[in-house]
Amino acid sequence: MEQTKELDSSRLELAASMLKAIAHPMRIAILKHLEGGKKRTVSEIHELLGIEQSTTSHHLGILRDKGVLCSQREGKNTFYYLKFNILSQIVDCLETCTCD
Amino acid sequence: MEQTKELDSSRLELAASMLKAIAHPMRIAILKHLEGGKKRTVSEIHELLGIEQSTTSHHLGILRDKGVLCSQREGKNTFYYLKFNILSQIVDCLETCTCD
DNA sequence: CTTAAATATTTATATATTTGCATTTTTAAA
DNA sequence: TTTAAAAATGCAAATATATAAATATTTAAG
Repeated sequence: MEQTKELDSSRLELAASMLKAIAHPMRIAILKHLEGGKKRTVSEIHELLGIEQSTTSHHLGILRDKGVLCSQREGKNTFYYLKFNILSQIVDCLETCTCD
Repeated sequence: MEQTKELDSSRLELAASMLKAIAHPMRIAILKHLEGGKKRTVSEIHELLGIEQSTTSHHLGILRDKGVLCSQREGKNTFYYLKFNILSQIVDCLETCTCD
């Protein structure tokens, strides 16, 4: 019995929760800064986006909890990065679909 | 001044609202049934998914209002279909990322 | 052991979403 | 013009989400 390629009920739930995590302007912007396997700290993203530190941490936490990002602590810093590089496709697709 | 390929603030809002529309188990399932340019009526989707007619219409309305689907009425039926076929990429990507 | 930088968590309020049921509207056919 | 099928809308209760401010935790350096 191999892994199905279809989206059954529980996989639909998981897929929706991942997508819901991404579906926020700030969090899409975060993903933009993590394309190509880049790893960034909370502070870097906090400065790049110009939003509160706690808000930044909160958004990153959501993305990690829902399986979109991974994190790895190094000293005082925590680096975040895409769990699946293929997720950039979603941002790319949105760029195409919001051209007009 | 040509159309930028980047996601500025208002395009981020638009992208997020499209993605939020998709980010629901039932609505992902709906998109699955519209891949490849297929057109389906409210009733067909209502039967395929086994959910209430009004709930089906509601979900389809959200997807249309947010620019994910288009609709076209033909007699008593309203056919819904993907506004951009490329949107299937998002569903495909989710299938890949929820394999494990 | 103290301090300060970097993250993370808690809390509270405001806002938004989901769902089914009932109702209404639209359209074709009798 | 009455009827029935198909679709859309209004409503209300339960649930979920966003945000910022305040607080807490973790870690390296002094």
